[in-house]
Amino acid sequence: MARWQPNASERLVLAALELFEERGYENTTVIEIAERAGLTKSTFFRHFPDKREVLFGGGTMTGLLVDGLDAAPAGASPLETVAHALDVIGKKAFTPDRREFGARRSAVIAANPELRERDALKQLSLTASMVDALKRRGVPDLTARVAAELGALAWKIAYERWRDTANDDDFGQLARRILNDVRAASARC
Amino acid sequence: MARWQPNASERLVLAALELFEERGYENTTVIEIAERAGLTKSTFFRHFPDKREVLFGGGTMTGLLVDGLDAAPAGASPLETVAHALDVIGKKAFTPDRREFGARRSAVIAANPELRERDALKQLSLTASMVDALKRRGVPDLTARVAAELGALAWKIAYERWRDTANDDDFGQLARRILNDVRAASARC
DNA sequence: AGCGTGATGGGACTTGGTCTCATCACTGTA
DNA sequence: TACAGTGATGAGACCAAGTCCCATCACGCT
Repeated sequence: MARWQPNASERLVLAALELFEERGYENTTVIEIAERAGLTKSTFFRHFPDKREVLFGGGTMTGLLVDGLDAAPAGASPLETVAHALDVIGKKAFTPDRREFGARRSAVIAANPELRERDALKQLSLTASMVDALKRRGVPDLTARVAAELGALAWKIAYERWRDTANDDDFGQLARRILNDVRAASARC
Repeated sequence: MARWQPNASERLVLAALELFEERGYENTTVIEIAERAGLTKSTFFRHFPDKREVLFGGGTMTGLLVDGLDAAPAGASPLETVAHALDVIGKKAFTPDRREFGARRSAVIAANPELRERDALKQLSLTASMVDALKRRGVPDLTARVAAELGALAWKIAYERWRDTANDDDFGQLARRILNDVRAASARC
């Protein structure tokens, strides 16, 4: 019998998600999560810096976003650049097999203030990364900030819709449509 | 000798701000904050739900914002409505005598991840309040969300500038100018 | 078989945060 | 002046998050 089962992180994530669904985030201790995953508290904190982060791990999102922005065609407008990045992210991170997990995760986050707070921080830091990447492409500061905010909004809406609908809509196309709507709406402000 | 000095909350806020400046947020315990304010840990948590909140108290901001939005002239466009609200907030919350405190507070927040996280949550919930208030005025959903994001961005930029400049610029006028810039920038996206 | 590496277990420790009960200051009333 | 009620505070037990250090075990390599 192997002492080290594989995929310790994934097991911790799944155990945490289940327990949060069953009794709620604040009625679940880190020790309980670890035990359900066949591990201990020490090991939990070796995989995640804190209890909240178990639902926000990976952190690869920022990398994908920045890659997508950097890889956009040179002549693209700021919002076209963002759309390109959302396309890349959609293909690599929002695959259909992750839809159910995303929905369950979102429900748990929505139900708890601490998790919503962490979510807010992630959103903000993603927006900040977008601003930096756009500025690196030569987009002036204020334009970059506006484009990043609009892009982040489109992302958020697209994610909500992708997560809540059963059909296999491609996230990239969804985001593109919504980004167009957002652009149109910004003209009516 | 009175046992109850007045302004317990204010004393706690000031003590916390000083200690965070001196040794940093994470090297300061709640007990130390309370002691400097001549109080105890129990009393601290009676005034603030947690350690972070000592720098985010009041919470009157949301109320002022919503009031300002509701009080805007009926025919105003979404962004004009937001500008009106920023005017109201500027007059009531961003008075010159609060500038120094705001600057010190911002520096402390910027230096600590936990505080930045709380700040992110506050920003997000303010934006959500704006969306609700705009929708209550009849603004369609997507337009409201876009206007709120642009307004929040203008607010953030205006606040940074108001806080960092010594001259007594009126916050409302500052925000109005920046909101115009933001609107112009959104057309260039 | 022996060795080094890396992931894990275990437990002590600090601190944030909750809860309960006692205590004190202030107010009004007789 | 005496007394009771109210509200803010103090004191301390208690739990869970998070840190730290050290021992232990599995695995690959020689």
